[in-house]
Amino acid sequence: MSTEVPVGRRERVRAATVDEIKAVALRLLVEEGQEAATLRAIAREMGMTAPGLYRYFPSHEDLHKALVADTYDRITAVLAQARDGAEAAQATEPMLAAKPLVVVQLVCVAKAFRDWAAAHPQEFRLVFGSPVPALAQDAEDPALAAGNRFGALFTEIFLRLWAEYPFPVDPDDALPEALAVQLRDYRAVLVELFGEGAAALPLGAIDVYLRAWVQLYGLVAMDVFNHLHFCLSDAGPFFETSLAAIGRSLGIVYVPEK
Amino acid sequence: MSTEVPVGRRERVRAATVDEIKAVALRLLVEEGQEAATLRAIAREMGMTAPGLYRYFPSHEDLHKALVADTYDRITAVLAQARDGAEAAQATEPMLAAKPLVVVQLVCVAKAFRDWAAAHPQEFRLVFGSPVPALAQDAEDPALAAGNRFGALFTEIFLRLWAEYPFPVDPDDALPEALAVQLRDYRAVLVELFGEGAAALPLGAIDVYLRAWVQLYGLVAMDVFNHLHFCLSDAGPFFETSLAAIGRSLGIVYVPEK
DNA sequence: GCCGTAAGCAAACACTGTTAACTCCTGCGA
DNA sequence: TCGCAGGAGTTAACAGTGTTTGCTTACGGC
Repeated sequence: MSTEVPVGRRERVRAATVDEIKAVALRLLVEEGQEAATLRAIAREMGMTAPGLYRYFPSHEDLHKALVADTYDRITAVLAQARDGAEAAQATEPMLAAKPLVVVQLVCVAKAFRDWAAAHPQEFRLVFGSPVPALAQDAEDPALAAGNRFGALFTEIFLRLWAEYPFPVDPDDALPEALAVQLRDYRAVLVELFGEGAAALPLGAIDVYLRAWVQLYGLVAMDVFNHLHFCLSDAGPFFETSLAAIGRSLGIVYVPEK
Repeated sequence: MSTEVPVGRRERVRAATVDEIKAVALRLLVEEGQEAATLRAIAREMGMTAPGLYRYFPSHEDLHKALVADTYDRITAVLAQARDGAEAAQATEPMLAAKPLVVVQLVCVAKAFRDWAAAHPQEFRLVFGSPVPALAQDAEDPALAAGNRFGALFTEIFLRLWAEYPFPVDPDDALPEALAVQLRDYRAVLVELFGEGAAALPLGAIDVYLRAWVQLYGLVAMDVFNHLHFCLSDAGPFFETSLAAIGRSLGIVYVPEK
């Protein structure tokens, strides 16, 4: 089952080159902007020529997708770290001391997400910006898979939150039927991913959860994309009150520090 | 005060050409995608050559900005129409019949925004996609001005909603001070734009209003950018329950049809 | 030690935005 | 009505883009 990694040095240096290409491309993208990461610039930086890169990536777009996947994984790792550092945060911030661990984890991850986005706007654009794989539901698209892993990190915490501290939601039949069928399908996916525990989720809870995610995304995206500049010079404090509002919708009491 | 429009036919045909360029560029952008709207393609479509376009736009980017501004204005017009058709909607949809006019207007405009975005994804990307003017707070940037007019349409309705049906909010001093100062500045802008009536707005109301806008944006953007496809095949019904949630935060009772 | 294969390169193609120099036509002022 | 300035539009060219083709070279596995 384990993927055989026999490999003579041939494919070892090859893998190293692939990594270098991605590293250089990412650096250019971050430091000089999206459109500066041209094949010739990357190659030049590496002391080679553009067509050589085609030995490693079939097209510029594929390289781009690889960067997206990698970035997804990097941010997922950052968020996982924030989640696992929740206890430590509890010790530091008095605000969080009295709260259940899973609540603290959710808050820490949400904050880490915003902090990462604020610190890495170019990479946030790369991953969450307009150009979406669209109909590329290839399933084997590594960027899509990485995106799913990213989402799963949030979902896993939410499922634990619900298991430990369920909040009141409307009954299933209060939802529009057209939405209910979609949420049932998605719940089946969750069962697939997280086990039978998810089967007991009320559809209303999923509805609320998705809305929380939409709010978090909207908040961070508008900040990074400067769409809040018309009213706020620094979205940080506004993120705090918004986090409190999102928490409220999930039955969490979170009071931002003043 | 009225801008003198003397103009011999010289500048009349010039204006017509400018309009044609923008129309062709927009059509290409909508039908063939963002990157198909190249100068040569536009010129070819018009029976001329690319350098000729430089008589009308100093660069491709300026043409792009002009399209953004025009699109802002177009969508603003659509939303204004939806707002002004609120009474008619009240007569049609029983759900809205009993509600105050200003509430119906808000619902109609929000729905019209989503509908427009769903029907014009390319144009939505053009305006709300990642590439933001950034630090281009030129003030005389027509795209920025158009964006402000767009936002003002929402804000005007909100101000009337607040005047007629204020909802309970936290007192000003419950907000983090770092946020309060920004909201005070923004309130001053609102007073500038909408008159002294806005001066009485509690900061908490602005906080809630901004969050409602962030939610609406996040919802529509994630839909258009396909970021909801991992859980929803059609975001329409989810938009309804989200609209209800947003309304609730504004003290509005809106029950989506089942 | 050979040899096949992978790596990398130079040249070229079809594009892109943009500039310079030129021609032509036309609407305006006298 | 005429002459002409200036605007409109052209061709040619430059520097850049992603990508393909054919070639050489060097090295790792047999």
